[in-house]
Amino acid sequence: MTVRLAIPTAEGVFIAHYSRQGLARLEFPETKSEVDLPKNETAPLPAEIRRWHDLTTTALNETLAGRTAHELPPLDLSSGTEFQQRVWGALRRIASGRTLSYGEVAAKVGKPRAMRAVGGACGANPIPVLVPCHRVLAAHQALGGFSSGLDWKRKLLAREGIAVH
DNA sequence: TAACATTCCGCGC
DNA sequence: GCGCGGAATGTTA
Repeated sequence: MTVRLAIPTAEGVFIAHYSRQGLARLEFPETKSEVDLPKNETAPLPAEIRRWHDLTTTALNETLAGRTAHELPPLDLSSGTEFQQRVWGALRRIASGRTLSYGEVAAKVGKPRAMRAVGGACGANPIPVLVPCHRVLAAHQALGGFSSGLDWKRKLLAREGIAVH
Protein backbone atom coordinates (compact mmCIF):
# COMPACT_ATOMS: atom_id res chain seq x y z
CA MET A 1 0.00 0.00 0.00
CA THR A 2 1.77 3.05 -1.17
CA VAL A 3 0.92 6.60 -2.17
CA ARG A 4 2.51 8.36 -5.13
CA LEU A 5 2.89 12.13 -5.23
CA ALA A 6 4.53 14.44 -7.76
CA ILE A 7 7.27 16.92 -6.86
CA PRO A 8 7.87 19.74 -9.34
CA THR A 9 11.48 20.96 -9.42
CA ALA A 10 13.66 23.02 -11.71
CA GLU A 11 14.94 19.72 -13.16
CA GLY A 12 11.52 18.23 -13.88
CA VAL A 13 8.80 16.40 -12.01
CA PHE A 14 10.05 13.79 -9.54
CA ILE A 15 7.70 11.17 -8.13
CA ALA A 16 7.73 10.22 -4.46
CA HIS A 17 6.31 6.97 -3.04
CA TYR A 18 5.17 6.85 0.57
CA SER A 19 4.49 3.80 2.69
CA ARG A 20 3.21 3.64 6.25
CA GLN A 21 6.82 4.01 7.39
CA GLY A 22 7.80 7.07 5.41
CA LEU A 23 9.34 7.96 2.07
CA ALA A 24 9.98 4.66 0.32
CA ARG A 25 11.08 5.62 -3.16
CA LEU A 26 11.97 8.59 -5.34
CA GLU A 27 11.89 8.56 -9.14
CA PHE A 28 13.73 10.83 -11.52
CA PRO A 29 11.60 12.78 -14.01
CA GLU A 30 10.56 10.69 -17.00
CA THR A 31 11.70 11.95 -20.35
CA LYS A 32 8.53 10.45 -21.84
CA SER A 33 5.55 12.60 -20.98
CA GLU A 34 2.98 13.45 -18.36
CA VAL A 35 0.96 10.31 -19.03
CA ASP A 36 0.43 8.90 -15.57
CA LEU A 37 1.68 11.66 -13.35
CA PRO A 38 0.00 11.49 -9.97
CA LYS A 39 -2.41 14.35 -9.43
CA ASN A 40 -1.61 15.20 -5.81
CA GLU A 41 -5.24 15.17 -4.75
CA THR A 42 -5.03 16.76 -1.36
CA ALA A 43 -8.41 15.79 0.05
CA PRO A 44 -8.15 12.18 1.34
CA LEU A 45 -4.46 12.25 2.22
CA PRO A 46 -3.47 11.55 5.80
CA ALA A 47 -1.99 14.64 7.44
CA GLU A 48 1.12 12.63 8.22
CA ILE A 49 1.86 11.97 4.58
CA ARG A 50 1.19 15.56 3.62
CA ARG A 51 3.77 16.62 6.19
CA TRP A 52 6.31 14.09 4.90
CA HIS A 53 5.69 15.30 1.38
CA ASP A 54 6.38 18.90 2.39
CA LEU A 55 9.67 17.81 3.93
CA THR A 56 10.59 15.76 0.87
CA THR A 57 9.76 18.60 -1.48
CA THR A 58 11.85 21.09 0.45
CA ALA A 59 14.76 18.70 0.92
CA LEU A 60 14.80 17.68 -2.73
CA ASN A 61 14.80 21.25 -3.99
CA GLU A 62 17.49 22.25 -1.50
CA THR A 63 19.71 19.38 -2.61
CA LEU A 64 19.15 20.07 -6.29
CA ALA A 65 20.23 23.66 -5.63
CA GLY A 66 23.45 22.42 -4.07
CA ARG A 67 22.45 23.27 -0.52
CA THR A 68 22.25 20.97 2.49
CA ALA A 69 18.84 19.52 3.30
CA HIS A 70 18.40 20.07 7.02
CA GLU A 71 15.31 17.99 7.62
CA LEU A 72 14.25 14.80 5.89
CA PRO A 73 11.04 12.82 6.27
CA PRO A 74 11.38 9.34 7.78
CA LEU A 75 12.81 7.01 5.15
CA ASP A 76 11.43 3.52 4.59
CA LEU A 77 14.47 1.53 3.56
CA SER A 78 12.96 -1.79 4.54
CA SER A 79 13.01 -3.06 0.96
CA GLY A 80 16.78 -3.51 1.09
CA THR A 81 18.90 -6.35 2.41
CA GLU A 82 20.90 -5.80 5.57
CA PHE A 83 24.05 -5.09 3.60
CA GLN A 84 22.27 -2.56 1.39
CA GLN A 85 20.81 -0.77 4.39
CA ARG A 86 24.26 -0.50 5.94
CA VAL A 87 25.61 1.01 2.71
CA TRP A 88 22.71 3.46 2.41
CA GLY A 89 23.26 4.50 6.03
CA ALA A 90 26.89 5.25 5.24
CA LEU A 91 25.89 7.27 2.18
CA ARG A 92 23.62 9.47 4.28
CA ARG A 93 26.61 10.52 6.35
CA ILE A 94 28.43 12.03 3.36
CA ALA A 95 28.10 15.81 3.58
CA SER A 96 27.18 17.91 0.58
CA GLY A 97 30.24 18.77 -1.46
CA ARG A 98 32.17 15.71 -0.20
CA THR A 99 32.74 12.39 -1.92
CA LEU A 100 33.90 8.88 -1.05
CA SER A 101 35.15 6.10 -3.29
CA TYR A 102 33.37 2.75 -3.52
CA GLY A 103 36.32 1.29 -1.64
CA GLU A 104 36.03 3.83 1.17
CA VAL A 105 32.33 3.13 1.57
CA ALA A 106 33.12 -0.59 1.69
CA ALA A 107 35.63 0.04 4.48
CA LYS A 108 33.09 2.14 6.42
CA VAL A 109 30.63 -0.71 6.30
CA GLY A 110 33.26 -3.08 7.66
CA LYS A 111 33.89 -5.03 4.44
CA PRO A 112 36.96 -3.46 2.84
CA ARG A 113 36.97 -5.88 -0.07
CA ALA A 114 33.31 -5.40 -0.98
CA MET A 115 33.73 -2.31 -3.17
CA ARG A 116 32.17 -4.09 -6.07
CA ALA A 117 29.15 -5.01 -3.97
CA VAL A 118 28.88 -1.42 -2.78
CA GLY A 119 28.33 -0.45 -6.40
CA GLY A 120 25.47 -2.91 -6.51
CA ALA A 121 23.93 -1.47 -3.36
CA CYS A 122 24.18 2.07 -4.74
CA GLY A 123 22.36 0.95 -7.87
CA ALA A 124 19.61 -0.55 -5.73
CA ASN A 125 19.16 2.67 -3.76
CA PRO A 126 15.42 3.48 -3.89
CA ILE A 127 15.85 7.12 -2.85
CA PRO A 128 18.47 8.77 -5.06
CA VAL A 129 19.50 12.39 -4.39
CA LEU A 130 18.26 12.32 -0.78
CA VAL A 131 20.33 9.20 -0.14
CA PRO A 132 23.32 10.66 -1.97
CA CYS A 133 24.52 7.76 -4.08
CA HIS A 134 25.92 10.34 -6.52
CA ARG A 135 28.61 11.28 -3.99
CA VAL A 136 30.33 7.92 -4.48
CA LEU A 137 33.07 7.99 -7.12
CA ALA A 138 35.46 5.37 -8.41
CA ALA A 139 39.04 5.45 -7.18
CA HIS A 140 41.07 8.54 -8.04
CA GLN A 141 38.00 10.76 -8.57
CA ALA A 142 36.82 8.97 -11.70
CA LEU A 143 33.09 9.26 -12.32
CA GLY A 144 32.11 5.61 -11.99
CA GLY A 145 28.57 4.59 -12.88
CA PHE A 146 24.98 5.64 -12.21
CA SER A 147 21.89 3.59 -12.99
CA SER A 148 19.63 6.57 -13.63
CA GLY A 149 22.09 8.03 -16.13
CA LEU A 150 25.57 9.48 -15.81
CA ASP A 151 24.26 12.89 -16.85
CA TRP A 152 22.29 13.09 -13.64
CA LYS A 153 25.35 12.15 -11.61
CA ARG A 154 27.44 14.78 -13.34
CA LYS A 155 24.77 17.42 -12.84
CA LEU A 156 24.26 16.64 -9.15
CA LEU A 157 27.99 16.72 -8.49
CA ALA A 158 28.37 19.98 -10.39
CA ARG A 159 25.63 21.57 -8.23
CA GLU A 160 27.69 20.71 -5.17
CA GLY A 161 30.87 22.11 -6.65
CA ILE A 162 32.59 18.74 -7.03
CA ALA A 163 35.10 18.33 -9.84
CA VAL A 164 35.56 14.93 -11.46
CA HIS A 165 38.48 13.64 -13.46
C1' DT B 1 25.76 -19.70 -11.33
C1' DA B 2 26.32 -15.30 -13.61
C1' DA B 3 25.98 -10.82 -13.43
C1' DC B 4 27.74 -6.09 -11.69
C1' DA B 5 27.81 1.75 -10.65
C1' DT B 6 35.44 -1.78 -8.53
C1' DT B 7 40.20 -2.00 -7.95
C1' DC B 8 44.91 -3.16 -8.69
C1' DC B 9 48.85 -4.58 -11.34
C1' DG B 10 51.54 -5.23 -15.56
C1' DC B 11 52.21 -4.21 -20.05
C1' DG B 12 53.24 -1.08 -24.24
C1' DC B 13 53.21 3.12 -25.91
C1' DG C 1 50.98 9.85 -18.15
C1' DC C 2 47.69 7.48 -20.88
C1' DG C 3 44.98 2.87 -22.43
C1' DC C 4 44.03 -1.98 -22.29
C1' DG C 5 43.56 -6.85 -20.39
C1' DG C 6 42.91 -9.87 -16.67
C1' DA C 7 42.24 -11.42 -12.01
C1' DA C 8 40.35 -11.14 -7.25
C1' DT C 9 36.42 -9.95 -4.85
C1' DG C 10 31.27 -9.66 -2.12
C1' DT C 11 26.46 -9.49 -2.83
C1' DT C 12 22.32 -10.45 -5.29
C1' DA C 13 18.45 -12.78 -7.94
